[in-house]
Amino acid sequence: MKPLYNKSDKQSVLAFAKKLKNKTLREVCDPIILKHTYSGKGNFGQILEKYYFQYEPNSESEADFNEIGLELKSSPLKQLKNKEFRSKERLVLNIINYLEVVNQDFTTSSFWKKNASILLVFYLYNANQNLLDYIIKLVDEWNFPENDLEIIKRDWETIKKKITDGKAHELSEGDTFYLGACTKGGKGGNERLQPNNTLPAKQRAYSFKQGYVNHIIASIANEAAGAYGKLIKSSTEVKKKSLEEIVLSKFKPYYGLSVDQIVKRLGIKLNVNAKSFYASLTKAILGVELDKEVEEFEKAEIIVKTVRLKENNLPKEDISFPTFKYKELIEEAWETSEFKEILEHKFLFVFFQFVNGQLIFKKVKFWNMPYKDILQAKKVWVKTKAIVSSGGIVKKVVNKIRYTNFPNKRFNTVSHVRPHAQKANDTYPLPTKDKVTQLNEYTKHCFWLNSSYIRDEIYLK
DNA sequence: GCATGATCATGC
DNA sequence: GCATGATCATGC
Repeated sequence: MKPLYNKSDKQSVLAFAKKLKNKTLREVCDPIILKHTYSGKGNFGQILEKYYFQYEPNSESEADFNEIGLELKSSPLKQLKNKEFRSKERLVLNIINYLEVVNQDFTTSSFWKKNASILLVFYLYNANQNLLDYIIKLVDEWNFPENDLEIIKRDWETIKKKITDGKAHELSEGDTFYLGACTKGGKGGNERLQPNNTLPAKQRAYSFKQGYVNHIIASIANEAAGAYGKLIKSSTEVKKKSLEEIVLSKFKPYYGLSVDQIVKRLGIKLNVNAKSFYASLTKAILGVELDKEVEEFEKAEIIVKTVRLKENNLPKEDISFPTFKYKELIEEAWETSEFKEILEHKFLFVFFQFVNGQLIFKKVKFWNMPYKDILQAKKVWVKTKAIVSSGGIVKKVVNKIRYTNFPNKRFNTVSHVRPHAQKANDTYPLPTKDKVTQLNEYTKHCFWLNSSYIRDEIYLK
């Protein structure tokens, strides 16, 4: 067979790869593959390697096109109503070898050896289509921008340190900013040995957070970068300081000031009563224009939460998350549940406190939920799922008020379940009719973080 | 003064 | 119309 491309010539590989644009696997591959049935995750990539690039899929520690140091990765896209592309999920890279990583440094790491340069193939996912018919939309080589690489290096060091400390089983995507350690493989819980601890740890792989992949996509698709404001202005800054330190240094000059004083000092006009006031204030302090998103926060999928504390340090309110759909909740497994996914994000808490009736800016804090507390939150989730599954939501009805069996604040120190709806009749359908009320739909509820937990484990720590 | 159920207000 | 952050109302 005639050679399709020269695998030791990067330009040749890239040119051949780019022929994939706006094509499907069915169109570009030998018809013999149509005789096979392919399903499940990962097969798109395997078919691409085997039948388009015509080499055997491997799990080598070297890059796929190792002569030119190029790793091939394919990943699904979704399309927004405005036609822009977004990543359907995180981009999963090579598996972390816990036993080996402790002896590596970044430049000799398996992560860097394999992924320093990536040939990305993004296809448009469609749940109703055979994967052979997904349309390939974006194809390009990806090399890390200098400033991103500094953050990724620090992320890698964070992951390595946790493994070195014998805490591989406690790894969380919330530990890091752009580069995550996501679980990979096996519903039965693929586990591996870890150094410095006899406990096995779930298998994990390096991955780019979905938010980071979105920026890769925007960059490849040449979408206007205007909607984002950069926090990091110079590469010398990010070489000296972590993203965390850079953010803290911007906020610190305002600690102890009242909201009015901050607004005055910033020289901006903000409507104190507007719903977006705190988000705007945060952006103004960070030096990002109000109509733009903070690029680094989007890439790291940082969830910003503003908390107003009472004089006794207790937050005025608990913290809510998006409502859950009862029918979806009961189909979920904890490991891949929406709630766990949220809790494994990196958070930025912005604390204000009422002092003599005035709102004073106290501090900001980066935080992600410790492993032991994730286990506590799991108990709340498990109980909630069981209650919904059994049709046992309502405990009793008194004066038309429905009291529920959902886990309350006494049940758990971390989290509880409460309504989060516009009205009691703002509902989601139930999978099982409620035994007490015979209702087949119920007021929207969500998981909340307890205010006392915010105080003790986030604000005071 | 808090826990819990209920709901408001804004913005997209 | 709904998601989200914010807040209220009642009872103990």
